[in-house]
Amino acid sequence: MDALELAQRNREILRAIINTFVDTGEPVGSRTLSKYADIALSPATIRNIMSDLADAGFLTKPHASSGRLPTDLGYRVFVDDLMDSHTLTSEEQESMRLGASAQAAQIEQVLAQATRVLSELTNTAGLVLLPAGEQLHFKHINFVKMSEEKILAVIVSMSGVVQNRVVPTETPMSQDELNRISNMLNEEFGGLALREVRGQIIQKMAHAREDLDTLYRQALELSKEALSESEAAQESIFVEGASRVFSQPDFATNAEKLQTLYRTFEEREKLVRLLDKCLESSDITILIGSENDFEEMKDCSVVAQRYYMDDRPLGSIGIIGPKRMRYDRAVSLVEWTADSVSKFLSSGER
Amino acid sequence: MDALELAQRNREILRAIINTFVDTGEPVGSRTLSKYADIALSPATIRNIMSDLADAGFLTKPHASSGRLPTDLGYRVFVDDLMDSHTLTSEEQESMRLGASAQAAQIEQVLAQATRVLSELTNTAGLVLLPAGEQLHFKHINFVKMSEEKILAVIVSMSGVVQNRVVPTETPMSQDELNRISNMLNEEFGGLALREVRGQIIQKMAHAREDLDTLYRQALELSKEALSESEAAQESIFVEGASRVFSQPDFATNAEKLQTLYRTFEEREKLVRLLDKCLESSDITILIGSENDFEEMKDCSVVAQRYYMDDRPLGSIGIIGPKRMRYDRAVSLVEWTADSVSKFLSSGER
DNA sequence: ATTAGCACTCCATGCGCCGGAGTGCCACAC
DNA sequence: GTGTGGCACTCCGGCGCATGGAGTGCTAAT
Repeated sequence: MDALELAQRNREILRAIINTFVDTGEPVGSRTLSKYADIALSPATIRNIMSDLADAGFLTKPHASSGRLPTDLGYRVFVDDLMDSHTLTSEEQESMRLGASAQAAQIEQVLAQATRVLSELTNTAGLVLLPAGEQLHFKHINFVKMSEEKILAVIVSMSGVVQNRVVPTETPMSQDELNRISNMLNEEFGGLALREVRGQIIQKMAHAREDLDTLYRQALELSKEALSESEAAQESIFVEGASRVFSQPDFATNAEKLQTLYRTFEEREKLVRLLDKCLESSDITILIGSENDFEEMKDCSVVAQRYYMDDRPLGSIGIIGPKRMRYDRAVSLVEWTADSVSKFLSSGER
Repeated sequence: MDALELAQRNREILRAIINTFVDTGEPVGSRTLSKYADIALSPATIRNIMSDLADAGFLTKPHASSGRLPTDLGYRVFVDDLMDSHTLTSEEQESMRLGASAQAAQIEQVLAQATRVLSELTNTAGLVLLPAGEQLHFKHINFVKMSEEKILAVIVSMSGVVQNRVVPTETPMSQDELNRISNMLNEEFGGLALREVRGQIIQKMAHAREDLDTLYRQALELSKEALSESEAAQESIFVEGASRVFSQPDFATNAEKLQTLYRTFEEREKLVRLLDKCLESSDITILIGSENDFEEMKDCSVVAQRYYMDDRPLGSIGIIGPKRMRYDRAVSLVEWTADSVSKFLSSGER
């Protein structure tokens, strides 16, 4: 007979504890809680329940004679079962309207703006994982001659992501030839996933004999270089408003912790991995404390959701903040944002 | 009879104080200093001199009975007159060799790498101001059709900076027409400063009558949009290793200060203005403490230097760290880096 | 099963004390 | 008069200690 299964009342208490703790940031004691409106129990009773909840692993206390606060597990049942769903206020909705203005023409700018607003409204750091690698589908490639030995490849994906890459070459080509090459490639590969394009190119090059058109061979060579995977994953994340996390009182006391946390934020790679994980599920992902795999972020939680373009998941967008956060609000805001972004990307507006 | 003018000895003392303070981070007392190798004076004498230097405004003490530490003015005379010039060790030189590898093909990557190394070696934050606006000279423009209403403009400058911008258009054009347009523009404007190009376009559009070729008119229209100034200044700075500044013991104690400082680093705009200032002088620029105009950074110093391409200044590169830093080393490293970058950009390698 | 009461624990705060590091000044020596 | 030794004084920071508040756990009573 599980403490939770059985007693609806215990669940109420746990919820109340978490709510007040999220509010105040102080460990909450039995007396404090008995004064809490909805609870008509004496401190002593509450103490007993608290003790049970602690035994079950949902609560701890920082030291022997202090109030209780939720463990990661406690937060987990809270978000899974106990949380009321937050409905966005009209102001919140208003400030999240995506500016469909001219400068939002590029997908990066749409995402950056969405993240910024998300960060402001939740007072946490906003994150967005840009479409990359797997998610990208070939639309155009274009070559610009920079010098005799260097060619700039501009790769445009269906989703509107633009990548630049400089490719060295031995055989000088005129801009005209380059244009012909890009026409060739665009016709041949339009709409395929970048990975497939890469695969096909390699195949074709293997089969290629002397009898092939030199220009065509050069096209393959050039595009192979341009599409090389190596740097594809680089810098594919935006972080906005990280300072908000650091100014949370939860970290304000501890300069040490603050520093390691800051260092983690600077290493974008970990954040990428975090958001990558959120890409796996179509549901909103909530990682509480040590549920993420990084020791340095065990006091942080992540709330993230995929965004789509025409039903194809492109990347994920979310927030990272202290474990003690308004999960209900965070969830609604992230969901709403991901939804807006998806709609924006999928609509003809783009 | 100025305290400094007259007494060579006083200068020695000031230098010694600053050197030891930079080393230890502790306010330095007379006794400590008398044990310092080069100084054959009794603590009492040193005290007198210290007192003079304090009166002259070069030293302060955090409280009445503590050792002295340099004021901003103290640091200023130090860097101007007292500092030995640091010669780079061969290891330092080695690690600063710019990788002329393939991935350094784009100017951004060269600069990013240089900044990263600079940050590592000085244990401060590395900054680089990318060429923008005024500094850029037109080389190519290229248009890629993204949809019926959207055209991607790719602007390549002489220095190798590539800018993407999406331009909306009412009159649909084929990729072929776009290619013709870019050829036209490239011939007409190659080598001019972007600002001049903008100017000329506006002029030509004003003079343009019906008698002009429609394609040509469209070309002007399109390029005017693509070159519009509005967003030119955005995101034109890289910051690398900011966490190093925060982990300096100078800030470790004070979580409050750390946060405001962190927030300042997130507002890139202030950093841009800082580096912009360094662009004005051809000499290396050193801003000590409140010599920069930002209250939040009064405990930081900036060391920065312009970099060039073919004798034309493009941007600046430097570091920002705690006021208590090894200025000699910082200066040599920044100078060396700026120099390497300039050489790299100016050489045929690019 | 719930509650009141009580003893106990632990933390945070404030206070007084002391030792160390350093100054400022004075008097003395060269 | 320039440099030095000596001395009193100041200030900071750490330590020990007492105190009060918040909260628990247990027991006994309802």
